[in-house]
Amino acid sequence: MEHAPWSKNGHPVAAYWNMGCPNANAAFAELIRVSRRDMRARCVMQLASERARHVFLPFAGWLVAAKVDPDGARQIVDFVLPGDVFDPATASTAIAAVDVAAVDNVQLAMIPRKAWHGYLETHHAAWALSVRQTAAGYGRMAERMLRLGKSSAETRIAYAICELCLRADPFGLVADRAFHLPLTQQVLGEYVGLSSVHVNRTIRAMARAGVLDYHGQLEVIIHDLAALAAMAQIDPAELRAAIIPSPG
Amino acid sequence: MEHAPWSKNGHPVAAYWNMGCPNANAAFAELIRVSRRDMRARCVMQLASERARHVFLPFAGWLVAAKVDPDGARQIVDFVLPGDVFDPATASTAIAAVDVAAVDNVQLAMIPRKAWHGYLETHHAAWALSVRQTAAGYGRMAERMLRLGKSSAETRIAYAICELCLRADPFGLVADRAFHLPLTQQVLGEYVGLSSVHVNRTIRAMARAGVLDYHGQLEVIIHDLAALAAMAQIDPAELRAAIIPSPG
DNA sequence: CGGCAGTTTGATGCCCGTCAATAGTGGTGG
DNA sequence: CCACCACTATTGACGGGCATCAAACTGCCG
Repeated sequence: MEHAPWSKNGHPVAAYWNMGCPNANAAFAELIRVSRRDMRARCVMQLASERARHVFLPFAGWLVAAKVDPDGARQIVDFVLPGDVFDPATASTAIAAVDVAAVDNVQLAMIPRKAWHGYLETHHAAWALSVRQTAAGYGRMAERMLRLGKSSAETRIAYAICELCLRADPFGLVADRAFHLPLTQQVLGEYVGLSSVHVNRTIRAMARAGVLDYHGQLEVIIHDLAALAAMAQIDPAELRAAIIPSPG
Repeated sequence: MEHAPWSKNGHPVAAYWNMGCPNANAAFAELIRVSRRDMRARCVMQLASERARHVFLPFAGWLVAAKVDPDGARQIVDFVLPGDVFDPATASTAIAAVDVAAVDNVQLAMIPRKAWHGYLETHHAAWALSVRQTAAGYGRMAERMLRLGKSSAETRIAYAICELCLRADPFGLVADRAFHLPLTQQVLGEYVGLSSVHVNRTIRAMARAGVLDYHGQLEVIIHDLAALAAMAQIDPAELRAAIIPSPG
């Protein structure tokens, strides 16, 4: 089988996005092909409160949706992972709600919003995908707000690790498996609302307690999944159902 | 003009939701008429992680979307106000991400999700409304997460007041106008992630500083809008564009 | 080797949660 | 009308968790 120009390592885009309709898939592949880009780590692709021009579909590497407050502190609102579809638009749909930037080196499609919405209107089958993606994003934010509001640093970090391992790895959240999260402790802190110093203390304590191991820029191995889930106040299977868009 | 059975005080539902298409409006009015309900304050209509059966459209009174953590503390994820359309579904679309409950006495339509999605498929014009509502909800949650993560109690509360006054009052965020927010300080605390005691201290300090007045269950009058906006770290016009669904 | 970005650890202080007690406020029944 | 109750608001005292400042330590790359 020949590799399409928008495939990577023999891993075609179709493995991430499937509309369940040949016509829709073909038109989608063409959209992707035309708007394919490469971005280096830290590259900013969209600024909040500027005109929202694109919908973002990464297929290698992570993006962040973030906001910066007047003091310069950054709060990460959500990560955008390969297979996601992210539209940064707000209520007045021309304006972006958040900054969008690359976490590490990223390969993605930046589809102009007009073209994307035209595609959705033409290809009814793609609506289901869009709706699932939106619902998954909402579920993630609801879970995360619960922890941002009232939980301890330990709960927030345990939850973030569970969420990101679930999303990053098709095998799900299992023990004794290495997960790679392309994050510094600083970035993880911006996600969970903690200083990088306190992220370090907390994750270090978890490692000393034997719950997990990590090294470098967050190569994580979970040893005691039950303990981690308890800290995060989740049930792995239930969380998966709530935040991972179902392929169906 | 005769009042339709689903109108209230001569204030027809059409003032809240307009699909911009007579057919779609007529079918919508019928949906509303059939699924109209009254609910008393504190009544719970949906539990998180149970099957999501309805889409909620209040036209008098407020709803909350909330989650309860294992210790019994409640985090309010969003308020649902008259004119909103709220679908509590998650990524596996049959399950609800959040509890839905009435804040005060509420008149609303609870449309079965199947009927609602059938309606959206039949009446293309209504998609735009649905998309705007979703985008507005996303914008609100992004703004709120920014404050939940890193901001002081003063900023969180000032922001919550700005957001809710904007959403609750068609005249927008203006000085020396009385806004009624049907919330106790306890509930406001569950929204911004603070204890009711600290909500009291903070809002009291704001009143003493002459920024606003309030009494009873949050009848608020803003005296110094500029100071309040500075505390909330917002620009009123910009915030409005980000979180209020545009009528167009 | 030096430089830089990230990690690790210690010391200090403040914001906000918790506990506790008092004072309103509205609703209900006598 | 008043007594009584539940609920909410208000204020004080105290303690802990996390931010902040600062200083080594690590690993990586040129």
